[in-house]
Amino acid sequence: MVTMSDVARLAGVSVMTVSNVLNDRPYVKTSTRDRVLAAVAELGYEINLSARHLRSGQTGTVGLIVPRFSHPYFAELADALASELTARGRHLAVEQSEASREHELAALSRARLQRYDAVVLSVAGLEREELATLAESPPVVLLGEREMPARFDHLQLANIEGARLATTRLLDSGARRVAVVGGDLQRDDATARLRTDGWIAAHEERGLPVDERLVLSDGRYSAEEAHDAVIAAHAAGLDPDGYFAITDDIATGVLAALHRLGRAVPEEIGVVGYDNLVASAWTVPALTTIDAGRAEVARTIADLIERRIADPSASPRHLVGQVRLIERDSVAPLP
Amino acid sequence: MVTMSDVARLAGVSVMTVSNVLNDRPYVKTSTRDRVLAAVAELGYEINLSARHLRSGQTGTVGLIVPRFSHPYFAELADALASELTARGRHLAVEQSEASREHELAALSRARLQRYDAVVLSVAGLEREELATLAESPPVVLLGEREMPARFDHLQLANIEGARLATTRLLDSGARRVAVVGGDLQRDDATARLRTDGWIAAHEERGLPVDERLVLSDGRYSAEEAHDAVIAAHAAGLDPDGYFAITDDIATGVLAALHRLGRAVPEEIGVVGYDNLVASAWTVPALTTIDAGRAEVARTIADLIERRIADPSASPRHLVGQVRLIERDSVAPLP
DNA sequence: ATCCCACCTTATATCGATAAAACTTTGTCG
DNA sequence: CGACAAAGTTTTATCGATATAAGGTGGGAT
Repeated sequence: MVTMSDVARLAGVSVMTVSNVLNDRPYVKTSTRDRVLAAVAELGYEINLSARHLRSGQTGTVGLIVPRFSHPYFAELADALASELTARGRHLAVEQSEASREHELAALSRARLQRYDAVVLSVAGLEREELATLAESPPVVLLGEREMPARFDHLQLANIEGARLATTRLLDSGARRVAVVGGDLQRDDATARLRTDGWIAAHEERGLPVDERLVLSDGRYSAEEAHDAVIAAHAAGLDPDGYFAITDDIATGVLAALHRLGRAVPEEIGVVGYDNLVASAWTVPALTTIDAGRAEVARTIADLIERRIADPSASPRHLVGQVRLIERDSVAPLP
Repeated sequence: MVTMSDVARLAGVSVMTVSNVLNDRPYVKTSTRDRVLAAVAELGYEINLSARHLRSGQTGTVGLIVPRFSHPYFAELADALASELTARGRHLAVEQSEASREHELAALSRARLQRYDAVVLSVAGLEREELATLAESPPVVLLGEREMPARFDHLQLANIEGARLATTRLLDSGARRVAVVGGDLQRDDATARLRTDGWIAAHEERGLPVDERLVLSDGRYSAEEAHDAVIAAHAAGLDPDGYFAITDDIATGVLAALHRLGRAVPEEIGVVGYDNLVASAWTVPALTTIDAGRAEVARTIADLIERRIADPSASPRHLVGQVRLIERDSVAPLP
């Protein structure tokens, strides 16, 4: 491996001068600089980041920890965040936690954190108390629904509001038995629970009764399970006339099931999703859904990171993202 | 920050003994080990990976460089590879190259490579000649369609064969004007070109003529562009009666367009995709597609990595993945 | 001529760990 | 009981870079 001292020898200077050149520090004569750069080019030298990091404490990369790489919501978020960070001269590496406490803890151990200048954690498995005990040596930005310890920067999405919007849209187009697929009435702080709360709120706002049997596919999340739950609901005579799917992913399972049952969307039954994935513009029919402003979320996260790297003692911010309804073709027009 | 020497002091041993305990090396008395572990626990010590890496050259993590996080094919591949590596005691970090030469080169620079024990590169932008000049300090496994320098381990997918399978299925169900969406007749070594070659091969095998006007959406890849190309093809009177979409992603755009045109799938027009994404089971109708055995691909990559880490001088392997047709509902049954 | 200062360069110590070898203790066996 | 191997522990040197402070220039002011 070519090291700085090889470069220094070839250029006839000290390693420190090489370091000064490569880090654009002042007080290096132009002729010296040129000689060093020539030596760098000739030897094909590239810096050893571990050594630099050991000494300087800067890695230049930000870590993002998501439950699953293959969940399109997180994939699209990662994509957006990578663009934002690149624009700011940083770089993103993504890791997967498999939504488990253990993996999240492992990823957040100081050891792993050291690879990164900052870490963005999409909280899925960890409890608040466990988060509270974490070291915060590198800045950590949390992303998630739950209550989080106040000392972290935290970006929360407006889950209840989004779910309320989605459900209201279905009710206003005439649906009276709106199921919530992927809903959950048990857990306290999960995304599923909050979106279910929004579903309830919409009913209350319109003065309509809530039928808890319409909470389908408790606490589970895949398109497949959603598909099966819809088939089962119709078989059981529950006869929903509208579906609020708590994610777009789940909505694809719902659409597939309704297609299989021969129920026309949106004429007979309306469907609204949540996330506004890129793919949701190309479902059949195109999915009406809730958008949480991915690009803006990414920008906000990047800003939080910059701010905290610049001033580690800045007081933590707790932000809430905006949501809006994207109208497409899976719900009948308003009367 | 707590360092090894803090632990050593508290446990009343040398740092080397602490290192020995933490790395499970033999010849440490049980009582000593316990004392060290107690000190570790008491101080909340965690190892500094940069220091370890600087000295030992092992990071424990493998890097995967993909064109885009949000492309579901790569997301699912990352997911599968992460599982394989976890099972082998390693850990995966994913980076995005945006399919550009520059980003791929940057990601592959020795500096970045040093973060990883091995790197898996899904080649999109780099040319063969550029690859040839790369340092290979950490093992690099290439993933892609093109010809690759022989010195790298390389996993190639059977693109031509898969495309032939897909097209043949459409022809055998009676289609005579099968369009290839996302096809490409120009570039030499792109995925799109190889899959188009397979489309041609299927026609030749069945003794049917090829109409080059049925190559739609040249060299572009999004569902949106595919959607527009299908609409345009019908407007232009090209009247395809079958569609081979070179990715499942593109197939969703095709299905959406046909739905909008009011053409029944599969009764009037058949559609076959490529990739067998998880989501493709839930399109309307469910997509018939080509499976490239993601789990097996991931296992093969992981094996290549292990093998090369164990023996850096092992002779490089060039493997070709297997493909098979997954029958679902987007093509009419065979007559 | 002397001093000062800005500009440029280098010597030294250090970041936190591990490899290799040296050293000490314990155990076994004739 | 002494020799010698095995087990257990420590010493020393080092990975490749950067922070800090000290060491040289050369030119202008006094």
